[in-house]
Formats: sequence, structure tokens, C-alpha cells
Amino acid sequence: MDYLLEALTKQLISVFGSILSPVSYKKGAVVQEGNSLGDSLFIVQSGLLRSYYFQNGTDITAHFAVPFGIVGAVDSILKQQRSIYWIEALQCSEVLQLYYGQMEAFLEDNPEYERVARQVLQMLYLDLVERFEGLMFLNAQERYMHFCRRYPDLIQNASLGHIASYLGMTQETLSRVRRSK
Amino acid sequence: MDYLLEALTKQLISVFGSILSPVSYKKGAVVQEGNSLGDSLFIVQSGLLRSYYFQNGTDITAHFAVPFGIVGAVDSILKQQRSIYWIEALQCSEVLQLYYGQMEAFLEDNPEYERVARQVLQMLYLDLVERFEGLMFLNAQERYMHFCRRYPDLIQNASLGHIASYLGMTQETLSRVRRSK
DNA sequence: ATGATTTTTTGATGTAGATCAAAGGGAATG
DNA sequence: CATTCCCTTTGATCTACATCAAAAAATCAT
Repeated sequence: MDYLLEALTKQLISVFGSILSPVSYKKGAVVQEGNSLGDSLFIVQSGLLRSYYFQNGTDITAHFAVPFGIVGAVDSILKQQRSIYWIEALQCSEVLQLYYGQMEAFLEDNPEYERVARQVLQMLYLDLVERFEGLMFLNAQERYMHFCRRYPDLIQNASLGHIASYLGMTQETLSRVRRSK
Repeated sequence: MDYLLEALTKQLISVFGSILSPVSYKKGAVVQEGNSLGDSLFIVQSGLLRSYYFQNGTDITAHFAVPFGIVGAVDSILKQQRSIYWIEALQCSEVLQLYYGQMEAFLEDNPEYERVARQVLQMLYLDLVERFEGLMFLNAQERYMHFCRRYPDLIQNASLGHIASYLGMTQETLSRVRRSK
């Protein structure tokens, strides 16, 4: 499943190469402000990014993006609204920025590449199904173990609080889960 | 949001009209067996369908489909595996069957319609985001109230157990939620 | 109808994880 | 080196919901 992601991302890069701009962010940099029209997707080449939003004042991690991953204000792009998501670099990172407007225009001219865009969306969808089922059926410990298998590199680079909110539990709970195993 | 769904479905019907087959199911009929290669999507014209799967022997409703809705074994279609989903008619229903293979072939020849397919997927995605956030942030009562607003017709036609599993709670809990308000 | 399933309700009890509160530990700042 | 700030851990308590069990109500079949 994960090498599938890699293959898809490479395809994405080769297809949209002409409209991708490489950008670097320092650790801690804000890549995209929330409450704005998030008009870009970011394809991660190195480093680590995180998207997050605020729910009753608390910071909730929506997504982590490691190399070959993609992050963006999907809500804004799909719904044409201001985005609730913020995006930040947790580590010094290199990304390829893909302006959504440019992508749409490009696809208008080259509909044969719509398929790639659709596949990216499919991947996002399947990813979300997995997380949904995790929330439905797995307890805190199981979700964390699953996460560790899925994002082994992330354990050292993301903070406890970020991971906890991503997994839908408090940081106290995650701390206890970690100790117990 | 819901008239958007309606518009999109109508577009889907007009685009893929030539490869859609109308089918009727009686109440209780199995539309698609689980553990098979789910090769179709169903566009609901009247009635009510449900997709479900088994998690440790218990029947979990994955999705309800009302008129203008779409239901199918998405996992199988996207992953090319046998599907875990069963689909049944909860009421006497009329649907338009769309064979996925035919759709792919059609899109191969008419890539300008890929966009519609992508939009359907986007809708599924946004739907799932909403359910995910419901599970994350809302309690049983809030999820049920949300559900009632979203699917007002469904309350009388789907059983307590079906709705409860869809919402990620036990039927006992849903029963108590109902009484309390 | 009458009995037999199936579905829903109600009650009693148990538990995972939230919440509240405070104490340690590290890393950065002057 | 001391101080501040942030992150993580630990403990005590509380609560929403699951689980188990059984009664009540509704639906179905003979």
C-alpha cells in the first residue's frame, strides 16, 4: 500500500512537473495559514509536515505528511471555502507546491491526466476509511500500535500531543499507552 | 450540500446513461453478496439500500443510500480485491446499475467525463470526513441528532440496530438516546 | 388468533478513557 | 548558570458508553 503511494506520487510529479514549484521550509515554519483559501497541494520530498485545525480551542492534527506524501487544505479545495486547516513544517522540509487553479486549468487542457488526479483522491479516500475504522473499532493502544507501524519515522519527530490528537485521544492517554508497552 | 448531491447524481445519470441498467429489488433482497468482486455502483432512484459488513461477527452498517444517493462496494472497486461489503434493499427499491468495468472503458474513450467521476469521489470523501469528525468530536446523542437532520426519512425505515452500528454505538445506547429526547 | 422470532426497551454493573491538577524533565533564553 | 517555557508523566476522580441479562413489544409464520 505504501509503495503504491510512492508510485502514485512519482507519477503525479512527472505529469504535473511543469506546474510544480519547489519550496523549502524551515522547522516550525507556517506553510499555509488557516482561515484562508488554501489554494495549493504540497508534495513532500523531504522532511515532515502537519496539517491541523482548532476544535473548541484545542489544536487537532488532521494529517501528517512524510516524503512522498501529499498535504493540502482539501476542504478548501473541494468546497471552495476558506479552509479551517493550518499547515506547518515540523522539520526542515522540501516540497513541491501545486497550485490547485493551475492544476484545474492543466487538466482542462489535458483531460487524459484526470485519471491521475482521481487516483490521488482515491488514495486519500482509502486512507480516511482506514482511520475511520480505527476510531470505530480499535482502542487507544491498538490505534497507537497501528500508527507506529504505519509511520515508524514519525515517532521521534512529532510530539506526543500532535500524535495524540491525530489518533483521537488525549496526550495523557497516549503517554500512559506508551509506558504500558 | 444535499441538492449538490442531487445535481451531481443527475449529471452522472446523463453522462453514463448509455451504460446504466435499471434494476428493481424487493424489500429484503440481497443486491450484492459480500466476499465477492463488487463490480457495480448503484444509483438509487427510489427506495432505500444499505451496505454493511461484519466486524467480529457483528453486522455493521457502512452506508445508507436514499434516492439520488450512490452505494457500492467501494473498497473492492478501488482496491481490486474481494469486497467485505454486502448490499441489501431495506425497502422495495429501483436503482440504476453501473458496471465499473464498463465505466472505466467508457472513460478511457471519453476522458472529458473523468471530471464527473472525480466529483463523485470528492463527494464520498467529504461525506466520510464529516462522519469521521462526528466520531471524533460528538457524543452519542449529538451524532444521532445530526443523523436525524441528515436522513429524516430514514428514521422510520431503518431499524434501530442498523442505525446504531452506522453511528458507532450499541443499540442499547441508541434506544436510550431516543428516549431521552 | 397463537406461538415463535426478531426487535426494542429497561436495568444493573463494569471500564476505557476524559478531565483536573500537579509534578518532573528538557530545551531554549537571557 | 539560573529562569522561563513547553512537553511529558503521574495520580485521583468522573463519566459516557459498553456489556450482560432479561423483560416487553412488535413482526412473522403456521
